[in-house]
Amino acid sequence: MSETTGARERRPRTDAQRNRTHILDVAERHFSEHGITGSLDAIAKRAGVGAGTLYRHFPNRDALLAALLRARDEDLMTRRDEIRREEADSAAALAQWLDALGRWATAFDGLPEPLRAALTEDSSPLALTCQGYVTDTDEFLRAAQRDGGARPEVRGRDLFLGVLATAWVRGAAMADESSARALTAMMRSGWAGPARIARTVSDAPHRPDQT
Amino acid sequence: MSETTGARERRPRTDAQRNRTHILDVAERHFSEHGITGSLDAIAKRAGVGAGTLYRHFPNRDALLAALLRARDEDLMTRRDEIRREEADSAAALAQWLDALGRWATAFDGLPEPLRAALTEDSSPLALTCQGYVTDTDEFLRAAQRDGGARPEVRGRDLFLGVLATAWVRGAAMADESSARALTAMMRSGWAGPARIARTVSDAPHRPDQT
Amino acid sequence: MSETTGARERRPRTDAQRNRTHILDVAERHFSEHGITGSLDAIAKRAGVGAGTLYRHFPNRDALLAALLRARDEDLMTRRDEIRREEADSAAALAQWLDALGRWATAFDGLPEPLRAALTEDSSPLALTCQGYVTDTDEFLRAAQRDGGARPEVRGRDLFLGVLATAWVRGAAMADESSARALTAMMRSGWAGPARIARTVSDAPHRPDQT
Amino acid sequence: MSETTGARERRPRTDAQRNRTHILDVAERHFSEHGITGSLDAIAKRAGVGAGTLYRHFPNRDALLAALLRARDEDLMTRRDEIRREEADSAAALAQWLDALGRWATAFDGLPEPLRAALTEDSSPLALTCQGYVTDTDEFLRAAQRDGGARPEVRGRDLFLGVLATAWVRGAAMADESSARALTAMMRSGWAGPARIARTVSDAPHRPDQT
DNA sequence: AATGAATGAGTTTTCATTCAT
DNA sequence: AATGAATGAAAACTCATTCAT
Repeated sequence: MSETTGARERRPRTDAQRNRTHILDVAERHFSEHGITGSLDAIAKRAGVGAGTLYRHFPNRDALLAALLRARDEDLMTRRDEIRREEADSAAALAQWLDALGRWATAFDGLPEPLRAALTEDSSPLALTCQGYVTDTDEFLRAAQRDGGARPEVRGRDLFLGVLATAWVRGAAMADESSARALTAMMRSGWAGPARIARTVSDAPHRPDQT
Repeated sequence: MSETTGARERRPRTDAQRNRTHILDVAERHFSEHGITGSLDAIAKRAGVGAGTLYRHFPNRDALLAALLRARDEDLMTRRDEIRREEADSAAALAQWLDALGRWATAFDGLPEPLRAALTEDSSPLALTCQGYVTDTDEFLRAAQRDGGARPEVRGRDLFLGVLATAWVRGAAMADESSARALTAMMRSGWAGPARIARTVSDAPHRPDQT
Repeated sequence: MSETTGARERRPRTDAQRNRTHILDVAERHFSEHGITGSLDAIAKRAGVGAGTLYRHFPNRDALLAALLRARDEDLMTRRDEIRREEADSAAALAQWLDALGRWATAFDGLPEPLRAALTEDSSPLALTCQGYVTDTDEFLRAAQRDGGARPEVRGRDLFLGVLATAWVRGAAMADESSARALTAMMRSGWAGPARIARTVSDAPHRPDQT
Repeated sequence: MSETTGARERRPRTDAQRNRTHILDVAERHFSEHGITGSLDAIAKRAGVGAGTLYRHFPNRDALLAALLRARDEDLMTRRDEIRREEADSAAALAQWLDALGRWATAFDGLPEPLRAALTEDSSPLALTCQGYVTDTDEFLRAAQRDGGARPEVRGRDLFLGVLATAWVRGAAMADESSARALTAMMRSGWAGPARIARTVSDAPHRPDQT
């Protein structure tokens, strides 16, 4: 991205840019229609470029995916700012943000998988994207916690993963929508409100409470 | 032709059974090491049998998977009965059952995926298995609901999917254990306690489009 | 699988015969529906017998085929005798016989192939069957030739192969029926009538390379 | 390889072309030796290229076959023009054309089968090839019909199928050459000569005289 | 006689990625 | 920069036939 200033010749840059954009357009359509596991070759062909060209721009599937998501980043950021501006209730704001994230993670069939992987692999081009949203989530979360609208033991990362998991349950073609909603509701009960007292299995008999 | 009962009637079967068992052993190991997407041919080779033999016993990956899970079924059933016997608190019993299910669904890397798919496909050999556990979950759930330990609007299927989703988050090698625990806890807050109409995002007045 | 009921011990011969007949029935149906290239295993399964049983009775596909055709042999022989009895005109008799043969060779999709192979291989169980019909054809042919109704240079084998070729053209599901009829008509012009004088390509003096 | 004519403008193409040609050479040899049902993988291996390379050039067996035949197309067209030029007798010309076609259809063992299939399937790469030759046959045929050297009821398609059928009879290694010749001769009697409504078996209630 | 398990080579096809031009 | 050819390992599944029981 950073401009290498120079600009000695004129078209190479323009041409490449045009190609890049076109590939992204085609990939967006292709992934939307066939899920993210479709063949990259098919995308190159559909875009009318050689496979090499595609790989020059996006060295692997995750890179392509990351670029596509980056294109949606703007929307998500707009939405984030909108929520911040318009939602005074910090807990409601967090809920709305998670909702927006959920829609983002459902953009393509199969998307949650590489996103989750990116969260732990960290070498993926998707990792950065995810980290950014985890941070955003953390911000919303902290605000809600400050206001007593979210439990203190919850972490942004957990919520982000929860959103991914819900998107994963929805699966292809929004199957199991009702279960996804139920999960969302359950999760909300889990982070909303003051510190819980519920005894979890792993804590066994009487958990110490972390007021 | 069956009953010659009496004497040593089943030699051919013994051989096949031995093979079957051996294949299962090998598959168990292979799936544990390489995840469930590993090549079936590789398993056959590793088991020292022809590919045809494997396919005779297990016509496809799901069938093999189902057989492997069936081997664990006994454990799970034992655990279920144990919980029933020993845990008087129905909500705690449900929690423990979900915990056991969670461990079951984490047996192999990638397992949650076909399990979720089976839940909606219904033609898979895994479908039956899943349905059984959904039913078990429903039983635990109903008991808890009767006792006021679980909210009435929750369904067994939702909990089962929640467990799968949590197992999915854990991913390979228990990668995100802490987040998985957090999710489990959140989910518990969601189903535990008396009825309460959780305010979901969609109730928020200003966001019309996400019913 | 059907009823193997009865007392198991005493009827080796009867039992085997029953099996054989049943396999033939099933094979007939199977070949009729799926063509002769279908898997023999499938037939065994459909007949409810082990693959070994099928192979004991019919060591290979051609043997099974030959047995099936033998079952139809009776019909064909009846037809032959009928023609002999009822058709005074020897040329017309030959035509009718070829017609009957044509229907016989169209019994199963793909049948002409092994029949032709059998004609040259001679080790096939089908060879005998074919030879028999070639002989029959020869008889009809000689009669016609004696009466001047068929050209002297034609051989029964040629006519038999011509019938097979026509059946082959018809192919699956009687496709290209009109062409098959056209071929039959052309062939008839070829054998009917007195010795021809037509100069054939191969007689042509100027074309040296196509002997 | 060979002609580096003019400026060496097409390197990438040259490479591919070389490969393509080489694959065709090998396929030609392989099909000649093992019939057209031989394994494509084996051809790739024998050509020293990856299976993918073969499939890039020829997506399926029919495409490969079509390419091989196209290589022979030139010869056939040359022969066609030669016949047109040199054979004044239109019926003899047709006969010679059918003869040439017959040799073309005998190029590989098993070739007639896909050719016949292509005639009715029409989606195969072979279909075009066949259609072209049917058209050519029609032209020769019409000329002969105009001159009274061929019967008016015959169609080019029938003759083409007749040629295929004859090639089919010949089978592997020109097995039944004499019968194939006999068939050819019979067919010729069928199309040659002036119009005559051939009486087919089914029409013949009691055939009059053959004196 | 019957069974049906085992064999294992064999076929088609796909794809991510590299690399020569 | 772009191209698109080449790679070649995989993967899934089939089937005729044999053979131990």
